[in-house]
Amino acid sequence: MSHSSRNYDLALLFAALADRTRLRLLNLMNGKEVCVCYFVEILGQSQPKISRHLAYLRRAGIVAARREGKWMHYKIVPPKHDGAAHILNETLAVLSEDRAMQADQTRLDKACCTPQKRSALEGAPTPRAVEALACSSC
Amino acid sequence: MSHSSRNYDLALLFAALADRTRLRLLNLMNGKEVCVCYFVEILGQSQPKISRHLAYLRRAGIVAARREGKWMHYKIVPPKHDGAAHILNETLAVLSEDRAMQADQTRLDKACCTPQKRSALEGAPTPRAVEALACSSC
DNA sequence: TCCTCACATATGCTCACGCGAATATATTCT
DNA sequence: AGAATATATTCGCGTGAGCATATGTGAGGA
Repeated sequence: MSHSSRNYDLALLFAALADRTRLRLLNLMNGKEVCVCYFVEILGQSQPKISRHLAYLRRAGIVAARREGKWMHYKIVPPKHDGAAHILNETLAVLSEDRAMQADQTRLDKACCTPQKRSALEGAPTPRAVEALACSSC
Repeated sequence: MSHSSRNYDLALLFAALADRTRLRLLNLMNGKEVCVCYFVEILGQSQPKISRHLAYLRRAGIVAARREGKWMHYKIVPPKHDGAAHILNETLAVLSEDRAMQADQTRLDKACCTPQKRSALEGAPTPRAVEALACSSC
């Protein structure tokens, strides 16, 4: 069972969520473990910018990184705190209703199917499905 | 019925929530419409600071102000967007589990019962219960 | 070993935010 | 009208965030 430490720094969580680029990244990671090169390609933003925001999310404890050879994969990790996990889930749900966010996801799916069509993604590992977030109240 | 405009600037909502003082204010307004002088008294922070954070919440569309003579009353207003309203509700629920937030509420209740014991609250209108936040999914 | 690729971090800039102090505005009372 | 009270806003400062550019690092291949 997930222990729910009674006090949790919600302000820190919200600070991590208070940026459009980071929300787009989280939306793309919804249910998937994604390689950095895909973020760069899909969002059309500079690689250092993407990397900085991913580091921010990592420090906030919202995402985890895994190295696979040259590539780094990021995925969402549910906060220990049940309420925080619930807020994050609801946030992801709201994001997936947003047109721009849906467009991002569509572009990601397209890129996954035909990575060879984009030189930047040659040989890059495709995103991998990941078990859904869990919190006791969902 | 609450219309849920499909796109909503979640980043703006989270920015408003990403501050401990503002979270304490929201927690005190949970279910109540509260006069500014109570915030100043309970949080023990300067009046301009309280006022500035309330203005921030007001600009973010999370709270509404009502004037009654010399006094200003603030209360939470649920966002039109269902998902956002849900996130705000869950946030308030998490806050009310926090020890420090509970202590704030206790101090507010005490101050309401005996306002004459605090010179700063002489004659100030006591907080008034307010209908609970509503969103279609709750 | 050297080079390249994928990614991370440092640097310097600008801007927004939170703060305290001072001041302005609105309302009521005398 | 003038004083007192409750609240809002402005100012100046320090700090942190986001950005672009440049540089560092670790892994894999030649």
